Amino acid sequence: MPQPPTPPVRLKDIARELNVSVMTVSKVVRECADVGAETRRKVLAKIKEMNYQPNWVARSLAARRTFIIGLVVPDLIHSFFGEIAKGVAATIRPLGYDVVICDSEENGGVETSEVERLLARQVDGLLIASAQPPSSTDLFERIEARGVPYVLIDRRFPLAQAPYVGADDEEMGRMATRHLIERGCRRIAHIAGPPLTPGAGRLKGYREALAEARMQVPDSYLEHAHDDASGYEAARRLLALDPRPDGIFGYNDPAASGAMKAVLEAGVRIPEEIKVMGVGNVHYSDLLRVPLSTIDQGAASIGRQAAGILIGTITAKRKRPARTILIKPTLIARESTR
Amino acid sequence: MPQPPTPPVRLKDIARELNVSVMTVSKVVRECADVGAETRRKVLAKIKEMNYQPNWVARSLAARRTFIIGLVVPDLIHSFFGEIAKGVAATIRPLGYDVVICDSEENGGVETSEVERLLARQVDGLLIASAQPPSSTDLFERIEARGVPYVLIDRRFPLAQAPYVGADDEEMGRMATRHLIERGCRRIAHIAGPPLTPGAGRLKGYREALAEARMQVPDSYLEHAHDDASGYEAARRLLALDPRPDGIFGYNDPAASGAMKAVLEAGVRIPEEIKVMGVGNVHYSDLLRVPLSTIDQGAASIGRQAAGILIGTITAKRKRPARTILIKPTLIARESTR
DNA sequence: CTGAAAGCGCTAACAC
DNA sequence: GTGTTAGCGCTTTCAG
Repeated sequence: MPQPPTPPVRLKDIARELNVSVMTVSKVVRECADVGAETRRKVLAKIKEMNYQPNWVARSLAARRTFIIGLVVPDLIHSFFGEIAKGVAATIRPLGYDVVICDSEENGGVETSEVERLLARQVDGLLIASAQPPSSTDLFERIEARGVPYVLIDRRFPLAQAPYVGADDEEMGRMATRHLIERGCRRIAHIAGPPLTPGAGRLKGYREALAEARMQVPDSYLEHAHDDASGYEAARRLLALDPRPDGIFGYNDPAASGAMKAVLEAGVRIPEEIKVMGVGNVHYSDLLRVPLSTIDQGAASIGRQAAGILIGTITAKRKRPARTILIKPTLIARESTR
Repeated sequence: MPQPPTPPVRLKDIARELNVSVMTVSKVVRECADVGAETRRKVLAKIKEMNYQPNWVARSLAARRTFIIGLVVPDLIHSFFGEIAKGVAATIRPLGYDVVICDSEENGGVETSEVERLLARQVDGLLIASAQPPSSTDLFERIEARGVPYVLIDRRFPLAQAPYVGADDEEMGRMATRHLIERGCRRIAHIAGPPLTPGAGRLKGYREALAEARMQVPDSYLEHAHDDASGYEAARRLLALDPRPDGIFGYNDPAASGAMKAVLEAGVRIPEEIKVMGVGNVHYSDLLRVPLSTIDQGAASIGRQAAGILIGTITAKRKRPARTILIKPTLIARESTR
């Protein structure tokens, strides 16, 4: 399939065939109201007959809008971001927009260059789960200087002048910890995440729930991990402690899953001797060695709401206040905390 | 952030500042060889000073190439397709291309409209894991009529005139079944996938391996499923059989994981009484109740190779023969077949 | 090596 | 209702 056997049909071709102006055809295509019924009918027929497809590149250049919005995520393999992407697409497609998705590989530099490219492609707006260092402002300033609306998701950057949509991390931390307490745990350890807002929020919620129950735990009960392998290692260290924790709250499901693996490997029973909680409700949680109790973040909902706000900002004439939306989490109790 | 405080810099602005023609600046930007060293230096300096960013929409319209390739997958949440996407992006980014990813939701109609949109956006090429019915040709004919190069991945469509890159499904079916046989299974059941080439190929490989070992199994040993829930149901039916299978080969990891859940729930031990195999090596396979033996499909490699072929076709002057590339699978033996 | 001319295919704004 | 006039910002082609 080298060259198009037949070059694509243009507005001009339709117009010539019908002896009308290009503008008239253009208006019909865009469903403008000011076209005669009869003319419209003929044009529509011809369009179908010649199988005309608008050229969006030309349209974008002339209209100075591309109807493309960029979505930047740190890792496409995480189903969390896949779900967000689906929520975004489902919201904007009916409105005539397309998404282009970029993977920053959890790297601020890569992310910056991805964003530059999207900007060069003239996207109408940006949705970013940013991999920038927590107090950075550079990238956001550049986007703002270009005047392109953007919405931050999953990770908060208080210094950025943008709306934010994400899970309520503190609440999730509280819910998870309270749940373990209710189930009888007295020595609750936490495997915290990387130093980004989701990890920090969940840690804060964990501490609040402990304080509210008047529980003290040794510093050694706080570990760190970012995936299943490091969660496994973290749990091994926790298991060596004396007294050993009787509850582990992992900042996400992979970390909690890795922790469970270490616990079971050590011959310790879940949930009898140690109860475990995660966050994220990844779809395989129910299939694990011991089905994992977790908290659903409402990923698709994050995508939908963020997209909605972005489109609102794009469409709005005037500047809007930068809202912060926290999605309400849902606890899902399974075997690991029975 | 409503309007750009300062309108974007254009080639024309740079040219005016320097008293050179727009063409000269354009050539410097595109790294054409025919520009004087001194001129180039000055232009480059000005570009940096004014922070010029090329407008890709205008560039695409004039050059009649967008440097965008479209990737259409049936489900973004599957990490398999996430990995493919990463492989694709990693290959084409350095060459100046961007990917736009679409999710067809396993629906041929949605896929067709996604492809139409991508075509309207003037993508330079398409990568498709197609959700069309197996013997359909309509969509492919339309793409071919437009003269846009495309490569099929994961699912084969013999009637389409396009290169194909995917896992070697028959080989995976043989490998999985042989592995179960080697581990001592004598009554091997198969939970087959939907009637698409991956499922059909694995089923064929399963049958070949059985035949080669002179094994006969009752028809009731063949079940169907597409995910963990249906895999669970399928396994429940298998467990009710007499004689009961002593090995189950699930066409993918979710189906196999669901099957394991049913088996364990019935109080049957894995691997002692029933051994289980999957395909896909999803990253959580190691965390399941019983770590799942599986076969790695080399998803990232599929993405890389498909992208490489596509770029080759785009760049090539003449038509190339439509190659078929099968990625070599790797067996990963874990607890479930010990 | 440099630049002028001529669009790419479409749309905004305003006349008729 | 319809069509005209001007581009959008860049690249192609080809003459200097």
